[in-house]
Amino acid sequence: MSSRRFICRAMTKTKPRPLSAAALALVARRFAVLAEPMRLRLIHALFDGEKNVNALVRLTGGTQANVSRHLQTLLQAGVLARRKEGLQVFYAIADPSIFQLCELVCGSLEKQLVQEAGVFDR
Amino acid sequence: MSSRRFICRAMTKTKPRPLSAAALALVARRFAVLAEPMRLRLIHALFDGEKNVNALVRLTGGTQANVSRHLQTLLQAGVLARRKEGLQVFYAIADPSIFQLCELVCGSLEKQLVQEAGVFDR
DNA sequence: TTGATATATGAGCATATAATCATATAGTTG
DNA sequence: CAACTATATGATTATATGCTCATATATCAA
Repeated sequence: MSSRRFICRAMTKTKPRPLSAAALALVARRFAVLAEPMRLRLIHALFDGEKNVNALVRLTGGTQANVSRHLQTLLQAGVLARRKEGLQVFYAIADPSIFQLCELVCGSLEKQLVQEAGVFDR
Repeated sequence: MSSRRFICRAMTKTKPRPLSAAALALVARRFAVLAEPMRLRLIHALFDGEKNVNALVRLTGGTQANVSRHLQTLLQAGVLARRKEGLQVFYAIADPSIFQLCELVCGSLEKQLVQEAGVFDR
């Protein structure tokens, strides 16, 4: 069976019955993972392909410890994949829906900002 | 000019330069707003049209104070719209991208869960 | 083995935010 | 006006989470 169909029917198709707390927690968690600027920075840095931790530290300007922590969070959430090669560890985007998510959110933000800016037009 | 194009180009098209902290904060904030189970419950309850606060309190099983707080958060983020009619206040989904966001996240979660479950298949 | 490098993690502190209680505000009715 | 209803909000507490420092682990090279 398809858990997507299950969750999505629960989200969109049925009468608003109390949604399973577990399903809600899963969805909320997915959003929470994307709700940190440093994690967005890391995702952004990986848009053009896998990189090792040191490269990500340089690109994001964060400390090694902090970058490593956020990478674990993204890894555990299934957003990133991990590949070890000798001393180095390479991370890459594992969930392609991330790209569309960013598109959607950016598009929605644009509309909102343009509309808010329009308050001052005449 | 289009801030969407601006943000999205920054997210996807250019070399991973340090992204504007302001842009990152905006995107992160948008995700954070969707990262609470009770807010997801409220959004879910509004999928089939606007409802007043009392109805939302009943549907979600939350307290009046807590529901009201979360509604303010969603309102301020531009996710919901507010319409006052006499004593009652009606909330509705203002940002249609919410529907697609939920679809995307649910779809991505499904793939992940199915894949994890598959670990035990042979 | 020793030393060097890359990455991960335990512990502590600081901050953000969710839930709750009590109360405030606004609109309606008598 | 007073009483009532619907919604919002100040203040407090509890919890979660981000950041930092120091240190641990793993791999490689000499």
